[in-house]
Amino acid sequence: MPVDEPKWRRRKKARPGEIVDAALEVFAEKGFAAAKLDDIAHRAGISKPTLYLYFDTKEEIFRAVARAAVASLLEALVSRAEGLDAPFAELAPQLLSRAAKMMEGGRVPAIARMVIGESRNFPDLARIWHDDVVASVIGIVTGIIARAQWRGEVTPGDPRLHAFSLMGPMVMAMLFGEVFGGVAANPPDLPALADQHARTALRGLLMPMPEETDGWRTK
Amino acid sequence: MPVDEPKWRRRKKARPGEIVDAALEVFAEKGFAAAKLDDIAHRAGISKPTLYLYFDTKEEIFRAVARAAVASLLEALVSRAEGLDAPFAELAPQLLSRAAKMMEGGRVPAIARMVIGESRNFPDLARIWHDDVVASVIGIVTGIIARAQWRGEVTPGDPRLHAFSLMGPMVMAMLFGEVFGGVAANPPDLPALADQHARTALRGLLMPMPEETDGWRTK
Amino acid sequence: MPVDEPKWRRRKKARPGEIVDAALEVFAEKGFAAAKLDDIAHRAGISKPTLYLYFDTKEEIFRAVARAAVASLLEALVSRAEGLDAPFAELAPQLLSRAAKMMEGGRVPAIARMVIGESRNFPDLARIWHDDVVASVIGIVTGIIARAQWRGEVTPGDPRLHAFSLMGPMVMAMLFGEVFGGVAANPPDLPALADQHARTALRGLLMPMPEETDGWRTK
Amino acid sequence: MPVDEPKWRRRKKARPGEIVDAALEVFAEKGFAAAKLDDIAHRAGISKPTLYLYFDTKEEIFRAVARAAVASLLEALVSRAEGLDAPFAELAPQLLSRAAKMMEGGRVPAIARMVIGESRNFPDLARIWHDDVVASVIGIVTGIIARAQWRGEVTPGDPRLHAFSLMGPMVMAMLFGEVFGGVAANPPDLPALADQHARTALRGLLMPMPEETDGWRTK
DNA sequence: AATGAATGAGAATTCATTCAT
DNA sequence: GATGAATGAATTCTCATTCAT
Repeated sequence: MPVDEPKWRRRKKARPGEIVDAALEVFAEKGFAAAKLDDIAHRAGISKPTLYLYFDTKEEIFRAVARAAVASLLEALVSRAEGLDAPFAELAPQLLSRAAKMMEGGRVPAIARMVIGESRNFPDLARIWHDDVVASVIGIVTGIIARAQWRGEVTPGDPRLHAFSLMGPMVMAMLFGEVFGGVAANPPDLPALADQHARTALRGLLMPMPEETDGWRTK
Repeated sequence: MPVDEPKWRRRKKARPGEIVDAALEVFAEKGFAAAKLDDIAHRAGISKPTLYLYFDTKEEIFRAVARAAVASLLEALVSRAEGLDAPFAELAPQLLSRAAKMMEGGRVPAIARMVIGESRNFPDLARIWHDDVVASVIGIVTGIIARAQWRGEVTPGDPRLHAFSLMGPMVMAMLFGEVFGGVAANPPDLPALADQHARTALRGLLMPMPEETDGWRTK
Repeated sequence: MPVDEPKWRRRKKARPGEIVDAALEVFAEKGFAAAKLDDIAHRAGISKPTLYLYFDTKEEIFRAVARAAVASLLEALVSRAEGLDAPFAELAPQLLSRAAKMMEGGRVPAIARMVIGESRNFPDLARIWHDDVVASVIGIVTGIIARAQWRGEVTPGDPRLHAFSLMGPMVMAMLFGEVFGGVAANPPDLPALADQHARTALRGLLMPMPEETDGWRTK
Repeated sequence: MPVDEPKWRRRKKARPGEIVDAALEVFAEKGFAAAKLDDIAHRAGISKPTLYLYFDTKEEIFRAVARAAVASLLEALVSRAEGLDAPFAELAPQLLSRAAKMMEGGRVPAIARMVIGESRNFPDLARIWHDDVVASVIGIVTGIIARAQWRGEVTPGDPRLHAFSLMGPMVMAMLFGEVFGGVAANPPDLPALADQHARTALRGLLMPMPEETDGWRTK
């Protein structure tokens, strides 16, 4: 028997990640209950019992998936967190454009669908998602808006509701694409929406300053 | 207990509706796969085999539920369809306020969650929902906006994307409440959002009056 | 309410027979276990619960069917029982030809299949069929042969085994037709077999009489 | 209990056969519909779900059973296929005696009963049985007879009907034993019938020698 | 570490049988 | 007498989970 078996022994450490990746695909596609461990194991290139070397139950795999998705989203979001005190008229279009990029193509829409679909069956995960991702993102945007209001750039009003005004259209369009992408003639184009909505929202949110011609205008 | 209440027979006509009601609860709560016929039957006050007097399979029950939900939503929406040519500045707040009412409390959020969660497993239902409800609503709003643009009331831009700008925040907030209502400290208040967003959106969407300075425009 | 309702009240007496007829069809087609009371009731033109006005259980219906089939077969056989002491060379062809007629087209083959198929599940019915029909018929034929042997017409040998030699080919051909009729290119023609086998069997069974030229010959 | 008997694992190869054996017992005893998978699994010494590792549905098990029975019968028959051009007077008794041996005791009668009982519910299996076993056997015997007629050994007449004359009594007796063996006082003795019927049939089928008087001919 | 083989617990579905009218 | 409506008791089939190697 050879002393070192580099081929598969080396993967030991990578396995959980591969499993979680495979499981994310399946859970996102089928939902928790309809997902089959057979399927997950197959996509991960391992046998079903091997799953149990890394996870105790199907639920545990699902939790790991949900947590990993949180982590990957957070990671993606963290880099966006800089420069949050630029003028709102600069920041908002950037935010929307970055959101459009995140919401397009990758795993984000499927994860969102999964979270929405399973939230009732996994309230603890709903909490994690809320606390770590959704509330966090909404909080950041709300903070940006609040500071812009403080600087007199943004109209009065509940900054949190303003955050919904800003992000809601992107969220709605992302879900529309994810849910009806296969059957709709023309799913909305996220970058185009980001662009047009940025202009609309800025007009709606920026403080009108009749007397000052263009005090805080970007250009 | 009233005497002339033929406790159980002659329910034939009422039963399907009761079953669909009960099933909606369960499906909305658990999703299709995790819903148990036992549970549905129990909530409908009947035995499991009795379900099969009215529906052939679990899937058929789910389809009936989904279709019934379409019907009930359509019915609710139809009455909103009048007066669509009032000035946009009047119409938009009304629309948002009505949307807030529909999206609050009743079945709509749960149905939305169910549709989102099961769309991948039931593509035909996704189509029905898209064609009969979602595309229809978006189409109506898009039409309103397009006509308002024609009348010079609303700024240029793709009217369909404008429709997302208008409705998206309500949709996002509704889903937030449905998904995280149990775990979030402060789920957004839909009427308040409708009110504030109406003002924001109008400012963003309405054509600037000639006498008003356009100081708050980005470019 | 009218005093006399001739239409259906009159059928009260006929009902059991109609049910048994319908049930025979279904049981012969599907076997006991696969036969559905729904199907039987439907073919009898009544509702399922009505069956229970006349029979207590599905098994009871089956027993009634099996007994009725015995009765109808016995009735058909009884008329053949005359003239059993004609010369064997006359009697045998008649018997075979009559058997061919009975085994063709009517219910006999299906009943035979049903009895064979269900004999293990209903040993008591197997007994009835054996005692009342099969053993009886074999007994009659055996008796005919034994008497013919006594008269010196038929070769020695166990007359019961001779009876199998005489009837077996007809039975085999009947079952072949019933079982493989739908898939066989050329199911055997029963009258033709009766004719040809009669001649063969007579040559085989009749006593060779070298010294007497044609003592007991028919012609 | 032997030590080196790996009690359960590595049965993969043997299992299907064991299952089919167990299933044959149950199906032959109860028929398809009345057979319970529980029962089959129990007799095979495994649990019910394990059946599904090897077969997809109950029907599939039944088909496997039916096909395996075909195979085993064919195998048994193949060895009989030699020496088919011996004089008919030698061949016929051998055939009948071998048939008697096959039809006694073993699985053949039960299989025959199963095939007869389920032929209507499984027409495709009826076809397989007809094509691969029954028509084949009848064809072989018909061929033997036809060649013997060609050689002038056997009387004229449709050789296929002659085949029924030859085999029918054995078939009838086999089925009698299988169906009424438990309730009949004296089920027919197959070897005795083979012996006696061989002599009778030969007398009936062989061409009369020129020097022999043909006194026993009917016409 | 990995897995082929096996199964317990449970799900949907069927059907003979029984009510209440 | 007749039946539409309802169900208890099974039965097939699925799948997460566990052995034994």
